[in-house]
Amino acid sequence: MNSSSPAPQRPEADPARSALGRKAVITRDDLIAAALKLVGPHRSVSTLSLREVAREAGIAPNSFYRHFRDIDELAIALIDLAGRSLRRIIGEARHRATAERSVVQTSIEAFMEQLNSDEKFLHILLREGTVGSEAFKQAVERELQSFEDELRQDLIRLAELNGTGIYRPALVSKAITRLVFAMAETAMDQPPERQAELMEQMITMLRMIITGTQAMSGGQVLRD
Amino acid sequence: MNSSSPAPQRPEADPARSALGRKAVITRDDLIAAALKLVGPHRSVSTLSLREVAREAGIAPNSFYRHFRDIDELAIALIDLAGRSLRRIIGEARHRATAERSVVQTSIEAFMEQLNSDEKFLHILLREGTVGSEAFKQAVERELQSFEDELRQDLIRLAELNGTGIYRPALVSKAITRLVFAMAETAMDQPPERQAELMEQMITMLRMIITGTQAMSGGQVLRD
DNA sequence: CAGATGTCTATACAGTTGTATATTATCTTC
DNA sequence: GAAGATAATATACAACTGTATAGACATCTG
Repeated sequence: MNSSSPAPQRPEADPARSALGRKAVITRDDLIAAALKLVGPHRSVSTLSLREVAREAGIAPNSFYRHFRDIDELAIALIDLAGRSLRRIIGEARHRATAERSVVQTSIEAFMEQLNSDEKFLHILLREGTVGSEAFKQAVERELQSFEDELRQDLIRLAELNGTGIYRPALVSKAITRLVFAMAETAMDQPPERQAELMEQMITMLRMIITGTQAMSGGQVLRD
Repeated sequence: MNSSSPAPQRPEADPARSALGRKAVITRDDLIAAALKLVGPHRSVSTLSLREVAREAGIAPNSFYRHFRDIDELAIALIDLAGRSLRRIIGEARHRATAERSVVQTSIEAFMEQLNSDEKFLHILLREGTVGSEAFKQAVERELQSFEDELRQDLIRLAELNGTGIYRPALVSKAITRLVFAMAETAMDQPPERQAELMEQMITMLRMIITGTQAMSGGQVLRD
């Protein structure tokens, strides 16, 4: 539910607690880090086993339960973390936008950069949307919605600024978001030159959508 | 490699063989059918276990090896089957297109119909693209490419027929295909009324793309 | 210094998995 | 019908999984 909030659900995991008993030698975040080390281009979060994560973190399997109810709870924490990190990265890229290099352009560049980054946040979001429990998919869907919201606001702002019309901006941002994620999905396992080609294709696709929505707007900014 | 060809890779699985020995009481297709029964909205092919499929088919675990080298070989056969079936369905829908109901429209209708069908072919294709081995992803990618090819030919044909321009039809068909698959992915677990809404959104998105490519074409049919 | 409290580990168990080996059953051909 | 080939089975094993239980250790409160 509110697992995207950084507030700890389990009171004993609160670092500000330190009321009684032994100090935790390992933290929730250590387990998340261990899980992050295990996921990769060929390993999805949903296939992680509790014992495996515990092994990577260097603790006994049962110690895992001190920090998470089960492996799914860790997985959702991972997805939320990935979403937050990625949104921060894109948000920073957005601010670097200029007249020559549009918001869409800089965002996509930042997005594709993450594909080859050591951080595996993007991989996580791209993978776990399709597979795994309902909770996983909802967690990923939440993140996608956030991306869409932020993009929609930008699109409206830009349309008003430049005097271009826009038709159903919510749909435009949804189409762009889904398309970018879908393309990134096929790009993530490709060699760099193929990735560059896919990125060029992607930008042209987005130009088609933008051109389309402007043509359909009749010059007006039509909020949904 | 060529597992999409219906020719049996294992000579002893050839039904035209019948040279010697005991007749097979179970066939390759029976195992595929058993696997199909197990996959569903919440179960992906990549998580099927050999024993599970054997249990469903009513045979001993080891008998599985008579028909497939391992579970991955079955999975790829499943993906190929799903792709072929789906392309056949869409192909039939294409032929039902009229002046009022365009190729795109009828294809999408057929596509969404499959979402709620008992056949799980679409589910398979939607899921296995992201997760699983490299071979899985390539198998799904092959199917997507086929969809794109067929759509591209249609788009060019229609553009010439209607005298509308089209810009980079290969990209248009790619964008449409990926977008439709991505939207279907989020639609597949939704209630019918939400699905109808998503379908309406999808059609508008595609109209934007089409409008965009026509506006960018300068009235010409620009093959890639 | 107790004693309480919370963290971690060790051991164990039942379930699952893939697969190696050996055996049985049934079919075809001579 | 006998011989041979092949499909299917039964049994077994090691590896792995999640988790229950109990005890060891460290830290804080009184």
